[in-house]
Amino acid sequence: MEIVPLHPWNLTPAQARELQTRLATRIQLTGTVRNPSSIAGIDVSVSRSSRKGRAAITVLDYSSLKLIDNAIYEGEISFPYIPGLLSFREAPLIIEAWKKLNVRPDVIMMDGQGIAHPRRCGIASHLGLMLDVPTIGCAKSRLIGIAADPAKKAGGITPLVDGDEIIGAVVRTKDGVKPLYISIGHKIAIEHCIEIVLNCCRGYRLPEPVRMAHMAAGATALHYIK
DNA sequence: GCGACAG
DNA sequence: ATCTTGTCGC
Repeated sequence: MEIVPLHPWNLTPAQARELQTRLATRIQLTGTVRNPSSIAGIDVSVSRSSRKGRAAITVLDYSSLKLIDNAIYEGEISFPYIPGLLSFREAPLIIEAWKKLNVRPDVIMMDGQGIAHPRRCGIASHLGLMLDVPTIGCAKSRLIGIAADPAKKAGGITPLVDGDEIIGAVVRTKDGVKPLYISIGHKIAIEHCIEIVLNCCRGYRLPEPVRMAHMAAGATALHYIK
């Protein structure tokens, strides 16, 4: 699959932050995905040594949520984990996996924040710009923002606020479990993000696209093998 | 100075 | 992210 070469990756943390501030101005906060036929899930696992990583992209048929394509890329991790700069650590591997993909998904669900980020440019937004595909930020925990605890039942929603801005939503995807932090990645409105996320849940906390990508990335795989 | 902090 | 078994709760 094609990518948009926006910038080099060998940046210092300070340069990376400046870049995010510039990229944020290009992010589109509205949009709808018309009758999506496919949806992708993306996740990255990192070895304990923090040296090697594996990016996984799964593409599912939107109506049946069955896998129709996937790509894996393993490589060296060269950037440290710094809150707010996750894309500079994981995106390079994801880009390589994207090149190996055969089916171009109509929308992408990324494990991480979209605009619910200090500079409004989390990894889901960053990828949306580079892949030029609508993206949804689907994080398992909070980076920034304040929100009330949503209803305990699946479907409970609460706005995620930062100052006077609504940067996302806290969504309960399954009864009684810890909610997910959903935010706009690129080219899609928050209401639509929430609708798609809930539509992709099948009894687990994680929506099928990211759940499958998480498994494909190999995270905690040894636990299942045994 | 202190605490928070996606994965 | 990763280290890791049993265990508390719906």
